Amino acid sequence: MSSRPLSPADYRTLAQFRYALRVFQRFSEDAARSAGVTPSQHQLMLAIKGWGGSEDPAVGDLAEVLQLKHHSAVELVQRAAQADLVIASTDPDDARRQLITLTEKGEEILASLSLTHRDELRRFRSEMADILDELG
Amino acid sequence: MSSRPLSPADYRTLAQFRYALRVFQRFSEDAARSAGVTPSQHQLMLAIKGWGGSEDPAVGDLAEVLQLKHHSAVELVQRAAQADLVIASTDPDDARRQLITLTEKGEEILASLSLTHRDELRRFRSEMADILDELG
DNA sequence: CCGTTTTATATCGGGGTACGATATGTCTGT
DNA sequence: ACAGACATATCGTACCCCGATATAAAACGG
Repeated sequence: MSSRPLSPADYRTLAQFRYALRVFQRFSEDAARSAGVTPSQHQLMLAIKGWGGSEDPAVGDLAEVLQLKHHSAVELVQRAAQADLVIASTDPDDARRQLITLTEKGEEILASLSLTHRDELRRFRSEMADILDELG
Repeated sequence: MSSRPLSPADYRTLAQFRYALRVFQRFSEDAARSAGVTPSQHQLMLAIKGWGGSEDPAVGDLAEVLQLKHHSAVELVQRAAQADLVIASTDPDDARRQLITLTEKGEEILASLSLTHRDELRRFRSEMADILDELG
């Protein structure tokens, strides 16, 4: 098993992986801002649209998929609601929970962003595969 | 060519990709902080160690690989130097350039972090492959 | 059912990091 | 040797996340 010490090539591989990641994220952030939303708002909208459950996600659900603290998700949702990207409504089955939905505007912006991202991700995928092959 | 419109499954794939990414980054950030450095400092050290060139990278080189503005890289290097992780020295061939090297302390912390990251990256790699397969 | 505990959301103050605008010093070409 | 390009540095600002704390609703035990 290729385990213990790291060769210069290993460091190089790790560094190249991170570089590819940052270039992708930079692309994504620029795309979001060009579409008139912040990168965080874009991630929020995607998390809602890609939520697997049968009903809309609650704030706490979004905090988990976005890897945020609950109250950070609260702030993010509030800013997005103010920008008319999402709407919160109280869960009829549990008045503590706020269920979050995309507005029409949110849907449109996300659809446009997701199209370019799918293309970019295909490029990113093969690049990543080449780099990570080096890890053994 | 699977192109134009996005299916619900496409959104789900995009969302899962981002989720996997965030979990990895969260792991990495926690690891860095446990090692006593900030996530940014970790990335800086890796960028230096993984730098391909014949001599040490200059501040501007690091800005490029870290996808930062020049002056953001300056600040990052200064904080890292204050924490005794890196040392800057003027390029003998061009007095404008500051070449950045890891200190002994920086080397040790990076080596420890890189070991755990290599393992985690191997897990991450197969997870990513599964998710991105869905993109067609 | 009533009081206690747990869960979910919300508020406030603070900190880290990146950015825009700007300044200074160094090199390069003519 | 001087104009313009380049590399680094400084300063004030903004955004986003977090810790600590608060409020409200549900779940649970006796």
